[in-house]
Amino acid sequence: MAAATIKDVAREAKVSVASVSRAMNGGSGVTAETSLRIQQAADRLHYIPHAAARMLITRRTNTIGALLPDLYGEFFSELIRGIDLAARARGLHLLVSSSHDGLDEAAAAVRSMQGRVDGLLILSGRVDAAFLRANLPKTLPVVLLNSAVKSAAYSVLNVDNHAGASAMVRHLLKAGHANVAFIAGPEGNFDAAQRDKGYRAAMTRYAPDAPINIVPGDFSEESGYRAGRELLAQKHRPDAVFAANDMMAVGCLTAFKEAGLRVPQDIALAGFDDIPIARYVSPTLSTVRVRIVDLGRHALEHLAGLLENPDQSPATAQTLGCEIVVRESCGASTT
Amino acid sequence: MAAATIKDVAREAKVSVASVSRAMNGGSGVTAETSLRIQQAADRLHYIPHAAARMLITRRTNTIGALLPDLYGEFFSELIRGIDLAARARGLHLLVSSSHDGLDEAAAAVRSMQGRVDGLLILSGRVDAAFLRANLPKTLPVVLLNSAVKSAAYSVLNVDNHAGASAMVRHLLKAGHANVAFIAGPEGNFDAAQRDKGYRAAMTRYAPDAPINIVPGDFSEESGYRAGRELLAQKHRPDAVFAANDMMAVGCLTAFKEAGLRVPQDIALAGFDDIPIARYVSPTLSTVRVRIVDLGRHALEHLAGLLENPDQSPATAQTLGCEIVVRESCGASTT
DNA sequence: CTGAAAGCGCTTACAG
DNA sequence: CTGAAAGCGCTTACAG
Repeated sequence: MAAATIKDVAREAKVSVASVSRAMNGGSGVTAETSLRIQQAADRLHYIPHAAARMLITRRTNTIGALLPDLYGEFFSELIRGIDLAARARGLHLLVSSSHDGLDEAAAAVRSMQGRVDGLLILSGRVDAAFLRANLPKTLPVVLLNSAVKSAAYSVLNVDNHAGASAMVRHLLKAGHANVAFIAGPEGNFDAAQRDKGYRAAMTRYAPDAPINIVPGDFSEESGYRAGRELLAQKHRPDAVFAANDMMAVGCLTAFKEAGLRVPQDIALAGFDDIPIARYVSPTLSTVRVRIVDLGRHALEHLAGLLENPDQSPATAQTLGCEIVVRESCGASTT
Repeated sequence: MAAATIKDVAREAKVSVASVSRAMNGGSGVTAETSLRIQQAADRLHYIPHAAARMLITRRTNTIGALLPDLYGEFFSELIRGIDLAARARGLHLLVSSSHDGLDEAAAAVRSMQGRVDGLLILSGRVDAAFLRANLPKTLPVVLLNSAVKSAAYSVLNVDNHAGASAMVRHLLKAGHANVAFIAGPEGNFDAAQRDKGYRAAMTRYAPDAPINIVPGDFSEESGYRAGRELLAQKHRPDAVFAANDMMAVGCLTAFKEAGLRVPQDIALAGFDDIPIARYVSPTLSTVRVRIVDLGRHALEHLAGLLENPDQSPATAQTLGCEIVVRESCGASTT
């Protein structure tokens, strides 16, 4: 037995397919009685409208696509959760294409989503305005997450890395650590660059006499370890170290422990991201938390707004705040 | 300018739409020259076949749906990665609906996917055969992940929790810990039940004289802590403790430390899952690892097989192995 | 090899 | 309120 179609329901309820269609879509334009009879017939036949037929005629898929890079565990799942919850609340489906690391892969993914989605959510450090122009019809609503793209044509939703980093540096300074060093993230990474700027801005503003002290890193634990050793080898050891992400902070912590230093008594430490591990290292790691679920949720809601109001020009870049999480490693309680 | 349709391409290439269709689908039934002319016309017009129209006529969506519960970070992202990679390799799209905790929610999600997917991947501790019969057409291929369902009608792919737990218990016994206690997971949880059985089986087989010693837990860190205290209060303290998951092992470790016990010298400890935190607690936690990416990949590939060969009766339950990860906490090196 | 035509399952003006 | 009919963009027998 093949699935029932609108024709079957029409026959069963002894009405035209037009009436069935109306009844199934809210019932306006049909009497309550007719509608009820149709509903019952539909139930009897286990009728479910064919999605593709509907998409074809309405030009609406009720689906949004999410294009994501090869993301690390926690971040990925939180982001999807936020997007998924918001999508479900609005009756939208979610087509996911993740684990992309190359631009070509991303282009293929975006093209293959063509016609299957009403809008697109894109998180990618490498996608720029040129890529979007080349691979997407300008009619497709797009929301960019954590992107450096600055174009009136695309909506952008960013995490306020700058403010988060700045706030943490300020916190460290206020806790009495005069010299705060920074372990940078990978070059070309948008988040890393903004955290770097936040560090510099806070130092310039709140500790104009202290040196800007930046050592390189690449977001890996290993690079944090190397950075830690490098910092310890400096003539004037910093009082506090702010790593551009938690994994580097964890690596750095290992280096400090190996050198026999006590954290935070001898040297303070802070990271960025608030990954689960931050709570389990000892001392527990102070860090900056991003509400990733909210990031996903906001992104989807902004996109949904674009779908409902296509004429509305995309909002200028929006920003989502971070919050400082004070634990043991930054030595705030010792002041 | 609306998107180009097959008609536009036909006109541009001066052929019928039938020929365009053939050319776009591999080109069999058209001369190479005609095909080339059509391709060029299509490129000029930036033609992309309308997905919905194609679905409607071919009855194929080239999409698979994934229904997932409210999963914890790492597991979720790894699973999706495995599914996504395998799907992309086969040119399949991935429609995700996650974060379900109720059966009603799951039912609604599954129904709304109807007609949008060619097959379904379902991970859920609560979905049973009755649910599937009630909410899915029996023609839709389904692969169940980590499920207790035993029905010839559905394919099932499980993690070999039993073998993994059993192997860890055996390892602890071989390392010289005569009395191994077990911290159980939540009642009704499929993984937890299998790990429990694995513990019992290994004890019965390899340490028939030692007592089966099980204390309750619910997979939370907090419950692990309580279990740890409970174990310490026993008349005969166990030599080793095997927790049904890592989070409980971490909680248990805290209880041991508070009591002034050294792990593994005074008491050994092991968990299950190999979450990232396992590497960062001290001592580092021995555990059982599940290759989650492989779980996702295998599931998708099995489902894809079902799609290509619908007549083939679903394979009987398959199982994916685990591996023991020996770190400091189980005291294996001290034997 | 190529094309005209039917049809996939729906929605929506257009009449009545 | 209700129905007949056109049409969304494609694929695929069926002829030629």
